Amino acid sequence: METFQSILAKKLSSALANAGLPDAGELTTATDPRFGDYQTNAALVLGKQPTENPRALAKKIVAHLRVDDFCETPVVAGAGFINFKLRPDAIAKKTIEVLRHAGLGVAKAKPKQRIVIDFGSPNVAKPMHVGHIRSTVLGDALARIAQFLGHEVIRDNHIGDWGMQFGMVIYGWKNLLDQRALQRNPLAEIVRVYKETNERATRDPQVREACRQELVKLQAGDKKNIDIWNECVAFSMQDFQHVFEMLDVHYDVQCGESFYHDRLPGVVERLLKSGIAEISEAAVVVFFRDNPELADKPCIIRKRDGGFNYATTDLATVDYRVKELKADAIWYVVGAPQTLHLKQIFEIARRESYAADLRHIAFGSVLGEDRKLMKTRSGENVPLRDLLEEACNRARKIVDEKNPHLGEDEKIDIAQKIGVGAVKYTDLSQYRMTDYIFSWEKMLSLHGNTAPYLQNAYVRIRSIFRKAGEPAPKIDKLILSDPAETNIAKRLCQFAEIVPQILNDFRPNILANYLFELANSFHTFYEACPVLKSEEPARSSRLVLCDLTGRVLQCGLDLLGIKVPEKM
RNA sequence: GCGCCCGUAGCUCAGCCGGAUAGAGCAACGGAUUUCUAAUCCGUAGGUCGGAGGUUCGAAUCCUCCCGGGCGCGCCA
Repeated sequence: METFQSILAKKLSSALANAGLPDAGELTTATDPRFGDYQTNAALVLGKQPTENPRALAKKIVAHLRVDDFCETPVVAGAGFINFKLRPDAIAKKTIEVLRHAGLGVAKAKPKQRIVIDFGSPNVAKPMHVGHIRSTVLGDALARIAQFLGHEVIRDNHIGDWGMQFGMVIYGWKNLLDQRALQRNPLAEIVRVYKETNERATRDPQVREACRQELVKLQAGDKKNIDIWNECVAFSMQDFQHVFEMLDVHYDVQCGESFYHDRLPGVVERLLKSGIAEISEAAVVVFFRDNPELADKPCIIRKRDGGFNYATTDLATVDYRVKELKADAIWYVVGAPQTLHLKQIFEIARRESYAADLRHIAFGSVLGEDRKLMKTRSGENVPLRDLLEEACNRARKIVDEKNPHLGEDEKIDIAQKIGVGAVKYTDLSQYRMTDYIFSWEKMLSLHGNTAPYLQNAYVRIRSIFRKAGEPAPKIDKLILSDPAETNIAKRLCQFAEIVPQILNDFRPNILANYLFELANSFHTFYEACPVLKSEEPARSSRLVLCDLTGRVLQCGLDLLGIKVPEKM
């Protein structure tokens, strides 16, 4: 489906061509409602090489614009902007078009890509904690959005189930394990054992050496160590699964670090053979001498002791995803501190001539009220499970307060949707690179740009239809008599303009902002325009507006991985 | 030392591939409720966009330098 913006952009291009001018400038939404609905700076851009002044150019362009079937006559304003104002009948017509379009007006992306998204990726023998929240929530939202736009998405949970830490885990398992504690809470006991071993190892070189030996045995396929490793992975997966269920996050494949274990020697061999890697100080290293940014930052792919590290695994991962999974693009939803590491990986991949589009989707940290990395009072990472449970408990208290007569099952369901939604929305409504301060009070607030506010708009809509006792009527024509109606109809048409933009720079926050504005417009409409009490044909028209608003809210929130309750 | 990210209202944040008088929310203040869920709406007030230069018709946005905060920089992941 064409949006107003895409139609106007085409009309502008042909007007420029007909006026004998090169294609230039942008067609954007108006910066201020006073200027209308859309604007272009084409004349200003063309006026840079001043043979004519921008205002005169703008007039010339306007003379060639044929937009009177859906716009008022374009106006030249300011230094040479051309402003467009939509005609109400065109808005009404377009809204009906959106209503009948399966994707709510959103066009499929071209070309369609197969995209592997690497996100979440918790480590075995460690519970998921706040540090995983951004990657998981952001990655899942981007996966949903890409899929909605028609891409083929493979969600890959690249779990950390191999590597150095297992030497310690196995040493601890063999020497420090409390069987009863293991039965009570397996993961907690594994974590305890790991931590204690880690402490001992830092003090005592003999313990460190013993851990290294355990690791060597594991990597050599020692039966006993493999069994222990398998058990640890299984226990950890239980914890991950629980958290993923709570978050409603589901993966298509789970190829963790261990999956690539036996491919690592091949990676090193290949890179040595091609001359991309070389031996330096007994390690195998890739240098980037011709790249100023990386010139003094070499990348080790095989350690002096013959062991491999995470760079090696990541290179094997690229190879697998491109060759076996046939990925056109790989998105790494990984925190900002790993920027350098991924730059190195991408650069090596480029030298190996992988064609896939590799993107690092970086993000900032979650901070506590003290502006430092969020920790528990005792200085530990906050387990994600606890955090989500607290979100639901807090939401539950508010539900009890506001709507005590609801049934128990219903309350549990609502509290889940509000609590988890609040946590996700906080993350997604902010620009990903910004560090944000975690605040229960703000995220669960009933006011302002929060998930509950958006959910409430949806609930109000559902309530209208419950009361009406009928679905939205089928009509061919909307009546937009009140400014609040026109406003919301325009917003509904914008959904299709917003969604594709998200992937330009991986910013779901622009969708969150849009949904907030939509909910805001709806609340204004709701106050100004009675629906059920109004006379026909306004009543049917308003019901349709409500219905479409509800569907856009639901769809938009679903793209963010947030659910909507029917009541709250 | 080198590199990356961030600095916008009292607070939390948008806006950043250059565009018109820099926007929201919270908190503050003033209004609206015989209701379709007030978990709401309407309004007022609040700014040297960290600082200084530069490019441009035009800079929060691009470039340089400085200040402040965070994070990384061969054998952890």
